[in-house]
Amino acid sequence: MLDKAVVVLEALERGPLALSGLTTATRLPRATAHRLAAALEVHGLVRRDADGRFALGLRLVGLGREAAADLPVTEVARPVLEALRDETGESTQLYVRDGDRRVCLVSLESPHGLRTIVPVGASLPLDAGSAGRVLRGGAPAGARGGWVESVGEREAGVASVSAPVRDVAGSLLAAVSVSGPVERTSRSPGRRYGAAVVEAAAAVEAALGSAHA
Amino acid sequence: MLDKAVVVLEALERGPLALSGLTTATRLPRATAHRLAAALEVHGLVRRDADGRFALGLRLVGLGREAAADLPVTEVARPVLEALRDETGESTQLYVRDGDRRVCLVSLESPHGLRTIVPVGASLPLDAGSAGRVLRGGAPAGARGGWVESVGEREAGVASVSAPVRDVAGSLLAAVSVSGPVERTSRSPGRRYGAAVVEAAAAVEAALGSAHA
DNA sequence: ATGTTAGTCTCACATGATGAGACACGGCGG
DNA sequence: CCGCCGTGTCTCATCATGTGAGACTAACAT
Repeated sequence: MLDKAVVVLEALERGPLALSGLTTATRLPRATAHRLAAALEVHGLVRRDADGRFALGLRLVGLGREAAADLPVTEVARPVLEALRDETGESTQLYVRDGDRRVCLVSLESPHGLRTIVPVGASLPLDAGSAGRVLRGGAPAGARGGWVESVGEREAGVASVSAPVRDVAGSLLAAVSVSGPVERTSRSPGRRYGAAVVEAAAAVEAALGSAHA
Repeated sequence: MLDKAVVVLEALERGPLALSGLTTATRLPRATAHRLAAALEVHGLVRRDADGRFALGLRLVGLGREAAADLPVTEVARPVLEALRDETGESTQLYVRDGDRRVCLVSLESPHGLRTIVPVGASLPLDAGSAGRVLRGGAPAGARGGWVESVGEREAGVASVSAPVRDVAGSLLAAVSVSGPVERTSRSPGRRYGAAVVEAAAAVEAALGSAHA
């Protein structure tokens, strides 16, 4: 049943659906889809919107918040990424590794009209993008000033620079990223933002270190 | 099974747990708790942290984000609440009604050392607090300049002012709130912040109206 | 060595998930 | 008006699978 409940949640993740849409999206029989949605509704994981459609329940907001909050780096990194966004004028993100994916835990957007947008909670591959490479452990401590850059790897026209955040024992915790359109970042974003990103990662590390004191 | 899976998620919402802790928190037999956590782990709703404990899975971050995003008022209200926080110097929140509760969808904190903190996703009663009263429909359009205040109702020492956000058809969508310690807000917070809160609610409404155009 | 605790797996049995189909309702077309 | 179709909700016989006691493994303490 849990498997099917998750299928329902994933269908609703794309947007609210009436029962017939849910039936189509999940490939479940109407009665099964209805019953699962109703069962999820009892628990607040699904709700009925004003049009009577099924939608993801607001209980998930709190659960998602607590999931992110279990990683102390999330809140510690937020003000640092805000400053980095303001300093660079580009969008900034914090990623952590989740199995063979990376998940975005903090995402702050550039004020420019043209900007990169990564939703909080987005799950992205590790094999593309600078943050993916960082989180795979591909950032040798000394090489290239401690940052990794990518241009058009995960998405055409998007460049990024990332640096690792490590804990006091040296374990890789997260990646701090700046990303933006190639038009502004240039094809060598590392030259432009690398030092700032590394500095931000160090600030996160420092804040984490003091949070443990 | 779904009921029990939710019990597991709720147990982990309080923080990561080893299996024995999960067994205690859920009152489920060890094997059942283990199997449920493992099943949830397959779906990313639970993860194993660095210490091998079960924790809420990062998949929930994205689900929570999408749940909130299904309500357009959430993103529309964010910049307005940022400005309101900066203008008042107090914490600001956006609440929506969820059944017989209210859920906080946006929560921005005052820069003061002493501030109110409401977690995003927090589910609170409707029968206490200014936002609760607003969302119960207890804010007559003309009365008291369109705002509702409360002092120490939900939490001792905390005062708040809230105003309703309505859609173009006049239906109640959300409540905008300013809250802070009585020491700063005074026992008549409405006198101090009411106009700003109502103005913010109107700005949200205007932004919603233009988002539909 | 023995006992305890933590995590994981097995399996007989009971429970409840399942889905085809029934039912109710509303809207539309002939 | 009636019939049809689509939507949402409920029923119930069937059987798939969830359940938990207990077994097994590993690590740690005495």
